[in-house]
Amino acid sequence: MTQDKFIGELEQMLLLCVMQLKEDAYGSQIRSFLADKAQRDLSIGALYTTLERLEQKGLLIGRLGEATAERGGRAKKYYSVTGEGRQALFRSKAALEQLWQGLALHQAPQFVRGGFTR
Amino acid sequence: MTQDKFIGELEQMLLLCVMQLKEDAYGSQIRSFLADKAQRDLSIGALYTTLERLEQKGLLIGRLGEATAERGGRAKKYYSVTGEGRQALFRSKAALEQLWQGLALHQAPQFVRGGFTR
DNA sequence: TACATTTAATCTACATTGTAGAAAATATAT
DNA sequence: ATATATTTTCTACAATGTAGATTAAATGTA
Repeated sequence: MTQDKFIGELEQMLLLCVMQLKEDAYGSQIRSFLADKAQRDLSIGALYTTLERLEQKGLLIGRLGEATAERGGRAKKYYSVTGEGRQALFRSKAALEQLWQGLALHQAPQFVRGGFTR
Repeated sequence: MTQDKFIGELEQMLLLCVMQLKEDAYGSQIRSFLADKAQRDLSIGALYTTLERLEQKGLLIGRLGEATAERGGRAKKYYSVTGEGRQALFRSKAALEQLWQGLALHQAPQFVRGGFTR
């Protein structure tokens, strides 16, 4: 029953985007960041739905921006990753790295100890 | 519409397990390998269902083992990753790596240029 | 031959995650 | 008031994740 619980691929990515964007993590920024860095283009709906779920699971926390912004439109909702979110992220990363172990011969050369290898 | 198409987290993992197990990639082996390396325990059903889907998508190819094995029980079904499967795997890896870029301060020290840093 | 035993895969069903398009909410500008 | 701009929420459905029970197929044994 997959005891601890893994998060989905997109969830991981959104969590990472939020982390990277720091003080500027809200809807459209997150969406562009993801498209830009990972070539993954989401619809608005897909984006917010996932963000919402991450919040409900406690991996993300959102707060509304100040109502009086010098521009038209609705208030932005800024997100930040919770400690639990960070943990989930690291767990996923570690698991994947374990599985890649030894297979990564085809990537950029890496420094090992004493020199570089492929 | 996420143009190219990403594969799921578990799908990635199973693809990796098959790659690692080489000539010995079949059901129970894959299952143990995954549990062992990634601490992810799947039910038999969950495992085969996903394997089957990967095969249908052409990311994995399966062939039945010789009927006459010196043991009881049904024939094993051996899997191997297709070129398309490998590609999908690399794409996912690259995307995730891009998103992690710069955040990995908390992992093992890395060689940068001129020395090691955290 | 019939039946138990062993090993492994398939079936069936449902929960969670991924995805999109349209609608609603809110603020500013005219 | 009404148009316009900006961003989030709603509604629905497809794909992926997950489990438990069942079936298949081979060997061992009475």
